[in-house]
Amino acid sequence: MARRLTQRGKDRREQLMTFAATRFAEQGYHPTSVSEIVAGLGVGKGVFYWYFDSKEQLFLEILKDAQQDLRRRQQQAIGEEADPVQRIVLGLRASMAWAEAHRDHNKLIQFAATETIFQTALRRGADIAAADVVKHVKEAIAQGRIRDTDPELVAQAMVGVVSHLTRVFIYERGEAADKVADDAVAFCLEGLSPA
Amino acid sequence: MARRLTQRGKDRREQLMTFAATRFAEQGYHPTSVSEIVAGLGVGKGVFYWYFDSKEQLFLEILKDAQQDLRRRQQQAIGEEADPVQRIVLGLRASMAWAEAHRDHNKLIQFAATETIFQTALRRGADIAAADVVKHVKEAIAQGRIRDTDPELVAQAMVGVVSHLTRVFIYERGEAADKVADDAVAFCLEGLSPA
DNA sequence: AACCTTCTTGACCGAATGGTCAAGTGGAGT
DNA sequence: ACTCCACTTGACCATTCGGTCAAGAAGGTT
Repeated sequence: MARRLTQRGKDRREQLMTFAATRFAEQGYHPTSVSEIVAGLGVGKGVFYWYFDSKEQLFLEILKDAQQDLRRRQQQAIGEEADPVQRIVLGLRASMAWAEAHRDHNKLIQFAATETIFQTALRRGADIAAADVVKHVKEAIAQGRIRDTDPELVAQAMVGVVSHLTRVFIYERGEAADKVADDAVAFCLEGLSPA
Repeated sequence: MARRLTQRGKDRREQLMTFAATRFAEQGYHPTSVSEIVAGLGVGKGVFYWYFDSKEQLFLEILKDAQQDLRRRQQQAIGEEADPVQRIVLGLRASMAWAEAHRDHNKLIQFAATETIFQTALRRGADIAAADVVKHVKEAIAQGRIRDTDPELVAQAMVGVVSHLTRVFIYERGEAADKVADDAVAFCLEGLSPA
């Protein structure tokens, strides 16, 4: 594809991606048809295929944008923080804040994890994100700030905590991301161990 | 539906559910057609609709069985154990062992969490499972064995740890459930805190 | 044997689906 | 005013989907 786009074109493209993302998040990827997307925007079907090769490519595009945006947000939250443990905490809080603000995109990421076609694309982004955390964990271990265990494992464990708590407490029960993030941080730092 | 089934009928039904479960797990619910399921078993389409009202009902049936089986396995692993913390640990290990042995069913549970249509059905089972853990957590807190925090939250956090580590380390990287379970238990009990 | 119920067949249905394309429209540059 | 090309249209296509149903086969009971 890779067309030359005018401003008008860029706007249309973004409009399609935004609208499709909400539909995908609401009713799922497969149940959302291309006809439905273009109808929702009041345009002809050809518009869709002018900007995207296929429905699948559109989804991948949205997914990539979402992952990039999340990572940007995390890095910018961490900023110049020197303490590795604090960097972990900041990244974790940023993830939850992002998930609260971008439900649609976050749901698509969760969905992509269950669909074979999208798993490889998803993993590219997920691996990058995990690598960031692993780096901080290693540094914290080297400084004796945290327990000496497999960095990869605790990094993934934290991802599991964040994503599941987000789903249950923020999405299903409508709790505030800040509050849930506090609890998630406490759990990751101390687990169940008594004070 | 609720037909009277002979042994032959019960076998056929089970055959359909088993085969459909592997297909659903492999390629997803929507991309798997009823025609494909019956073709895979070498039978006519009418056979499917003799045993099930719809594709959706079949999925819900498989889902319900999977959740029941998992719970049974957990309870039987816990047995008569008196120590609440130990009960949590045993349940957690049982979840991972089950997930390793029943990849297909576990994937369907993960998929169901992303599809609006199946979320309510899934939650019925998930709430029951969570309630079990919450009970143990409350008891452990009362005994001063673990930190005094929201029992619901730590229960869900542990679910998040288990399900994500299962996906990444057992499914994607083929590690042994025992080993991963050891690490998951350690993380849940102590978090990142130094020994 | 006849008979009843469980089970099986596969052609068929209407309603989608993702994707194409010849024919246009309209705004910017000259 | 004319040209150019980014954009838009919507009828159309092959294919597939979930689901139905009249017709019969298979097996047990009497």
